[in-house]
Amino acid sequence: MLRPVLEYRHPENAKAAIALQEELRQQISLQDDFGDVQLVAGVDVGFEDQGATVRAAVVVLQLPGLAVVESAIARRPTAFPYIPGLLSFREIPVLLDVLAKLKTTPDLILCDGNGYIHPRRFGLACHLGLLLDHPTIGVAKSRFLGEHPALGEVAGDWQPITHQGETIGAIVRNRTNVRPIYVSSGHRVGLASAIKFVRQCSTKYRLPETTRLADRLSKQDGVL
DNA sequence: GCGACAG
DNA sequence: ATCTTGTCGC
Repeated sequence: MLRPVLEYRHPENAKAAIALQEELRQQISLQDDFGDVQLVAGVDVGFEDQGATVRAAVVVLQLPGLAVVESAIARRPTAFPYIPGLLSFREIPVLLDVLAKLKTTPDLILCDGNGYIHPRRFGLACHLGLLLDHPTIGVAKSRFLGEHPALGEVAGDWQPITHQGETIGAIVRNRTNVRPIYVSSGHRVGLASAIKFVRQCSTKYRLPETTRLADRLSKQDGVL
């Protein structure tokens, strides 16, 4: 069971959303602050009815081994448009719904989207982690912000991503000769640990098993 | 003004 | 994110 310690506040418009991000970002911790990690959750969000419905899926895996412990799905009406930089206001509500359905309490959550890799350093993973006061990591499938040195081609290769003079995350090659993923801190997990956990949750695919299975669960409506 | 732009 | 089949490549 995972419940928010901070109530989710829904902004009326983009301007209010940005102001809220500026306020909440002050409370994010980029330091490791967790105990033994034995249960890792992966969450993913998708849409139905031409975008009118938001759907979230969560899969909890054991560490080590990545055995599936449990999973859940939730749906609700979409209440915020997609605006780059304001993604969390579109996905957080249904993510809180689905996480509340868990009977176990994962020690760490891997999100489908960025955390600290964000114009105001408050991406989806940061927002979710702060509301739950739980360790979170952001894992994005495509580039959003920042620059980085050339990346090697071997699985495990990575390079820091910087933006306005600050290291905000890392581009990680999770599989040899396959497109990289973008990893960043959400809340209570430092970048080095974030990369370590993402690698620990990965096997033979581009994405870590957590997000990969959550994505499959979401698209196949409950079938793993 | 122009181009970029997580999901 | 979603609309969509076969096809090139390891």
